[in-house]
Parts: sequence; structure tokens; C-alpha cells
Amino acid sequence: MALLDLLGRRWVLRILWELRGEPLNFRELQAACGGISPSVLNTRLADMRDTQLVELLPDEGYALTKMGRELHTQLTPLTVWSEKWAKTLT
Amino acid sequence: MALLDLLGRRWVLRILWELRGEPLNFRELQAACGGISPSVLNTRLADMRDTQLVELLPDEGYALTKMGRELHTQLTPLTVWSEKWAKTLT
DNA sequence: GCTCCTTGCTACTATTTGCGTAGCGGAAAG
DNA sequence: CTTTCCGCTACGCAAATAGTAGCAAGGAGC
Repeated sequence: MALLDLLGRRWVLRILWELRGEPLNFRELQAACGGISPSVLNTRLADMRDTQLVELLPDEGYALTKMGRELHTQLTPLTVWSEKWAKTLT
Repeated sequence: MALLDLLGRRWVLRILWELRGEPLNFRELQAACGGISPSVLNTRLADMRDTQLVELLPDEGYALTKMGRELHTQLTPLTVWSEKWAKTLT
């Protein structure tokens, strides 16, 4: 269950989500996450680079790797479900 | 993205996973999670009861609600993928 | 009535993690 | 040389989590 461990860490799911589109540089990513502190962002990016979900492309910024994109697609049905779930809570 | 917020909290994904089978009482669940402290477990269970993912069945223990089971099934392809992912890291 | 379990849960302190702000070092541009 | 943007670090404070102990309530047996 190492994956659940990783995803259970704060900001990891969010970072995965924010990088779904174009690559973002460090500060853009920080802003996209709503002002996460750079120290935490850096450690999370380190985690996600170690696990090969994210990479830093020179002159482009941070982007999902092939595996990162795979994981994101695994997650999309979940976001659909979450809307239904949010409704039932009102 | 409220769901990602919830799932991003530590232990939530793990609890969801541990309750996939039979209902567990508080201490069983605590042990299943590898010794999470009871205070944290209790606040997580409160979160997950507020969001109707988990319920406490008298004389049975904690169990996933219908929605909780739905969420778990949304998550299962992800656990399959995680095995492949874990291999590529070695 | 009592003790003896079990169960959900709270109280408390210690440690870890995260936050917020400031700023460094390097590269590139003017 | 100055300015600007970049990834990233340093540091002090706040919040989350860990770890251990134990309470209150309920049932079983006596």
C-alpha cells in the first residue's frame, strides 16, 4: 500500500491535479496550489520525482511523467464520482 | 476538489482500505492501520462519518456506507495500477 | 450489590510536519 | 553592474500526529 501512503500525504493529490495540463514552473505551481509554502512543495516534488510521477523539464517546468499521467487518468473517474458525492451532502 | 482535500488527509485512504471487508471495531481498526493513535483515528472517523463514507453499526463496528463502498470501488483500479507502478521503481 | 472484561473514546505531553516569510545563489537580459 | 526571474533553502511559529494512559458505559458472571 505504498501508493496510498504517498497519495495520503498532503498536497500530493493536488499537485497531481494541477499538473494535469501544461508544465508549470515552481512558482506557478505554488500559486496554482493556492500558496503552498515552498519548503513543503519542494519536499513533495522530491517525493514525486523519486517515485517517478513528476519530472522537471529544463526550460519548461514541472510536468507529469508518463506514469504520472497514467495515475491521473486512473483518478479521473474518481473526480466524476466526487461531484455526485458532493451533491448528496449539500 | 473537496474530495481530494478529504482523501489528502493522512489515514483516510488507509481507513477506507481497511474497512473494505468486514466491519471492524475501533481497536481492530486501530490495529489494522498499524497503530494509528486513537485521537487521530477518532477525528478521521468523525470526518468520514460527516461525509457519509463510514458509519458505526451497533454491535458490529465501523463499516463503509453505500457511498463509502462506491468510493472504494472507484479506487480499486488504482490499487491494481499501483502494483505495476511499484514494480517499475524496484 | 460487586468485580472483571470489553469497547468507544478522551486527556495529556512529546515529536513531527507544515506554514509563512524572507532571502540566497545562479542564470539570463539589459 | 544592475535587474529580473528562477529553483530552492533557512528559520521561527503553529498545527497535526504520535504515544501512552486512562475514563465512562455496557454486559457477563457471581
